[in-house]
Amino acid sequence: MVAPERRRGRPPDEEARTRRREKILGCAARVFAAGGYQKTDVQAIADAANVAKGTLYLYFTGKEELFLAAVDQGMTWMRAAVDSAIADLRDPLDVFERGILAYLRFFEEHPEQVELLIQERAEFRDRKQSTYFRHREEGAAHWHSLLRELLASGRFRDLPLTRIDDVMNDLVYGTMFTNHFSGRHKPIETQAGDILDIVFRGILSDEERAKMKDTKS
Amino acid sequence: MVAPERRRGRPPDEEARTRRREKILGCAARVFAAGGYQKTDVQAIADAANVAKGTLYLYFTGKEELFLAAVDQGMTWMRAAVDSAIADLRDPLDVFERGILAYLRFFEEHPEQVELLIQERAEFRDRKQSTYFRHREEGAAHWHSLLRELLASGRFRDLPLTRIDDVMNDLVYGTMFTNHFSGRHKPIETQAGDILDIVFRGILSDEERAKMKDTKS
Amino acid sequence: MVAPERRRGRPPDEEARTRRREKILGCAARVFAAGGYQKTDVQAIADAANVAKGTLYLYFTGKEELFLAAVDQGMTWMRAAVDSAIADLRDPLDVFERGILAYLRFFEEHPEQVELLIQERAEFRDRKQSTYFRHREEGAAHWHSLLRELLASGRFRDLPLTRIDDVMNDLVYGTMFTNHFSGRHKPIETQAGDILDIVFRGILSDEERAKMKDTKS
Amino acid sequence: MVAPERRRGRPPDEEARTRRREKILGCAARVFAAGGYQKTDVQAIADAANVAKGTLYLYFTGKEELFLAAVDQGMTWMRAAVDSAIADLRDPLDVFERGILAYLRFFEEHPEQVELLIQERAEFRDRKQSTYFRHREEGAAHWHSLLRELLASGRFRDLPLTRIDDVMNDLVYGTMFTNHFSGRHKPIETQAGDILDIVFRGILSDEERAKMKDTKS
DNA sequence: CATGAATGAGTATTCATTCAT
DNA sequence: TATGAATGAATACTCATTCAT
Repeated sequence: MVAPERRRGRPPDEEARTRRREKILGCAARVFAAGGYQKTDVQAIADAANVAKGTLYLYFTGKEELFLAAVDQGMTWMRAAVDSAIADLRDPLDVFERGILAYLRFFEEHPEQVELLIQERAEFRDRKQSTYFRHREEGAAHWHSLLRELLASGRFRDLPLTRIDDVMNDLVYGTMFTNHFSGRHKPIETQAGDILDIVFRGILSDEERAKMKDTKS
Repeated sequence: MVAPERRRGRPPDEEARTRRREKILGCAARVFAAGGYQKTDVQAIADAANVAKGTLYLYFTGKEELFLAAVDQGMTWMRAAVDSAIADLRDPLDVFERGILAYLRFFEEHPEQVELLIQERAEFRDRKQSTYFRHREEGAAHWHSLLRELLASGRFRDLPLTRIDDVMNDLVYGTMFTNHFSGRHKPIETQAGDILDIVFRGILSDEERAKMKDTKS
Repeated sequence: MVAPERRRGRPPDEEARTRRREKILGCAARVFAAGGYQKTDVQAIADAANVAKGTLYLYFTGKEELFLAAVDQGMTWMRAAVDSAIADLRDPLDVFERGILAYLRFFEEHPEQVELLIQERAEFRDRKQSTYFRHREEGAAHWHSLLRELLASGRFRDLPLTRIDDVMNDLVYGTMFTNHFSGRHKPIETQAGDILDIVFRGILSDEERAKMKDTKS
Repeated sequence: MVAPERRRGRPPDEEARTRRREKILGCAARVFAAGGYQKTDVQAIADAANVAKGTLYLYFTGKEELFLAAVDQGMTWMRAAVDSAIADLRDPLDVFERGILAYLRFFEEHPEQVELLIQERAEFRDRKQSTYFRHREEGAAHWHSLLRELLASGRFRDLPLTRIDDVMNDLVYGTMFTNHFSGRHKPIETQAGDILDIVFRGILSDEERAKMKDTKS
């Protein structure tokens, strides 16, 4: 018995399909970010990707899936960027600092991803969970164990983990949005430095701080 | 005795007009927040306000103006809520704390205003400045003089004013969005307390803090 | 028993009402002619007549009646203009000539009436008879007796009355429309002269005319 | 042997496209004529042509272009009808006579084209030149050389060309409109005969004609 | 698989008419 | 009677999706 000849004649070329899919997603991200979800014609994405409109429907079920896939891809890239920035660091405090820097840098360099996040919230508010928060949850374990380590080793003062978690997350989230929405262009390193200075050391003077210590937290 | 200068026809009732305008705006805010700008049918707003569709166009030039007026009204309310919460406080640190609390409380109690902010950004991204940041700028003077007072009196350690300004603004902005988008429902007082604890005193342990002090700020 | 006092207190002032009605009609004619029936807002007519929109409905049942009344008024004026032009003429041939001249002159001086005629046909094509043809019919008796006189007295050659009637009517109708639609501005006297020259004497040369006479008319 | 250059996807069929375009135009002419430009719903045209509303917009930019193209097509047909009627005639006087007959016959047989002419004037009065007069100008050269020939050969008496031109044009134009607007249904041949009888030989009796000859034309 | 012509549901805005004052 | 605020019916055009080739 002979191996099926089809195999020889035509390789499935799954790879080409994947490449095309990613190309479409990249174009979609750009076009959606430039025009907004509603105002963007599917045709405009097809044009940008240099394929026919019908072809898009061979790769995605519709405009919605196309959009959501683009957002998801962006968030995946973001996490990869952060992971890669902290990959070879040893000191947990360095990881903490460089992670924040990498997060802000990614959105600074990919403003279209910020647009996609906002668009997603505006147009698909009814979905259980937004892509951003889903990815945040998926990455939460690493982040929590980092915080736990910093707490356990006594480098952070004794605070509930969720307090640090919430405040830090809200702060970088708000920073990213404000950067984008208000057109602020402070250098990323300065910005990360400002954040860490305040979050690490607080804004109270030593005197005021001492007074407050007596009180119960 | 002089005959009252009765004008011909139906007398215009300025007050009634204003009341009706505000009623329409309130309904518009609710309906837009519930359905999103694009998906909201103008008819739905008319129904909610119990007026005919054509009447809306006697008060607003169109859907867009109606929406933007609703956003603006919301931000005006927000500032009024914060101002009123701090009106009779003496200690600047109290003002600082209660201001943050009032801000968070307003958006907690008026989630539709958060929706409007996000909708505005998504649909009218090309406008010079979003309503939120315009109002933030209008209120900046008060806020800055508060910070200056706290710095001058030595209750805050010696930091650049904009560092505190930026970080605090970004933090409450991110907190508000996260509350709304992720469905987090921490009690507002706890939340404000968590924020202030970290922002006031920092997260580093005393030991780590001492180490860092030697370094450059 | 006393006569009702109301009579004394307020004269019915039918005259004022009529004057106002005519003023409105005049304005309506101008505004309709300028903008076309469909594109003309009732409000624009009210503005032009300096009355409130609602007032129009006290004088006319609606936009349609207002328009048709304006057309009718115009045709009434036209007939009066022609009648007045021929009033004191004795020679029937003079009446014939001056009647045509007066007709063309009226529409030259009142181009808005031409517009109203065309608008009426375009928008109310389903009405039994257009205002123009109704007025033409109403004036037909005079016109026919004029033609009959000219035929009977041997000043016109022996032709069926309707042949002259139709051709003359069609000719001046077509002339009026062409003047207006193509922007032709030949002096009215020249134009009437050209028409009469051809209609009175024909365009064939004497030779060709003679040949044709032998044939059957 | 070379593989036929099969193009990807559905091949464009230029011929089918043209056929469909003309079908749509024909339906549009009928529906517009029946209902008037303003009152005609674009959907009604789509229904009549048995295509979807959106398809109309693949062939025409909008309702206006659709209408104007229908008018233009009609006038093109009219000129073709007249040209074809006189194509093989030798005697210029025959051409003159048969041309007028063909003109009247066309509009008798295509009353919807008369409607379109009137609709165009009513709704698009601001356009530089109406379709009718544009086509008339395009055909003027032939017509003028015909008149010149008849004048030069002495078959018409010595008249200015424009006098004949204007009067004949106005006459047939007025005849066409009157036929349509007043519902007159004289047989076309009779009608053309009546026109030619009067225009050729005039209406004056020989006696009156002689008197007038003494006068200056 | 790829194409793009065809489809038809969906919507902001205008404006003739009404009617409370 | 005069007014003009309120009403709501009416309508061209777009664009996501399908499917014949």
